[in-house]
Amino acid sequence: MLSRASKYAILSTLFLAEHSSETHKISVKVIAESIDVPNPFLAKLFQQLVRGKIISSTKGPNGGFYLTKKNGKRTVLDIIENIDGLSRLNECFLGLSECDGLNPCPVHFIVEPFKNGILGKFRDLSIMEFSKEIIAQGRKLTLKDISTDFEKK
Amino acid sequence: MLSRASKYAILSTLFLAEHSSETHKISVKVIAESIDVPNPFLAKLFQQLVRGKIISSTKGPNGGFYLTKKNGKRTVLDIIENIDGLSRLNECFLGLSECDGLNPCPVHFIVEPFKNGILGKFRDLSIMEFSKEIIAQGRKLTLKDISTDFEKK
DNA sequence: ATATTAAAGGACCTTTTTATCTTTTATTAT
DNA sequence: ATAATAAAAGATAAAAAGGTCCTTTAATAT
Repeated sequence: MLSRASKYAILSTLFLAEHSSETHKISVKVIAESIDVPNPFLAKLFQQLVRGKIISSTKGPNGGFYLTKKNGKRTVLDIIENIDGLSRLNECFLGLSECDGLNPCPVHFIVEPFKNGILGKFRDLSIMEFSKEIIAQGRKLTLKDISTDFEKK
Repeated sequence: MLSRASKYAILSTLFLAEHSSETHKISVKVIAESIDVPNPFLAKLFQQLVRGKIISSTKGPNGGFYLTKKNGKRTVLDIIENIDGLSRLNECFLGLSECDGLNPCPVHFIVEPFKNGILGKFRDLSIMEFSKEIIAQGRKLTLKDISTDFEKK
């Protein structure tokens, strides 16, 4: 359904939403280790997310990645679109090239409500709203215990 | 979520459920063309499905693939398990290696009901039951118009 | 100004998935 | 028995996904 790249991108963007700010940027290395994702692969993804204006970056000492207010208003669906494109998400569950309410595949009406549910969440909540919900509910972004050491300025 | 191989396997097994019998076997070629799937790739999948006793085959003139009564009692989940294995299906939507009710990822409670719904269908209905439901509801196995010529004995 | 830091960019490698081709084996109609 | 047929088996090939490495560019602390 989602590529691994998209999953990494979602988790790390949510991580930035939770832990970064314009005055506190975070390097790929720290994020990669925190959410347990391969460093150079994440670096490539971040380049693309920056080009897509989903996250922001600055080079040099104390540089790194972070979210601006504007970035925080983008959606999780924007992340998926930026990395995987939308076609992957809209694909028929059984791979039929035409599958809709009129010409449904065998599982169309089982799958559709789910798609609407999850896509709705991804489309209607901003990254910042999504992140707040996650924090409030104590959801996890990784199975690792995230050290908060790097948060100290 | 499912590999293309699994999707092909499901569609073509449902096709066999609908169109084949012990007295009317169908060749890979016909099935591949009917559901619009690459011929030699489907042949490989069928070898594996035969080894997994999900479908049956005989060689030689008038040979081909078909479902026995016993085959028809297997489930769609058996097909997926045979081709992809089950781990793929049980994976966390965001890729966390531990994600459950106690340690949920951000989308766990959105995704779980869906998984239960669709997996229930795949687990509880036999291939033959599933196929009958599909036929009754006029669902499609392909976007191509399936010619019924080859059905004439 | 300069050294240092961290991202950007580009080339490349590996693994997995998808797909093809050729030869062998089994079945059956004749 | 034999020729024809269709699956089984095995070896490869092509494409996509996942991942790494090295050089260049920009920012900043000193």
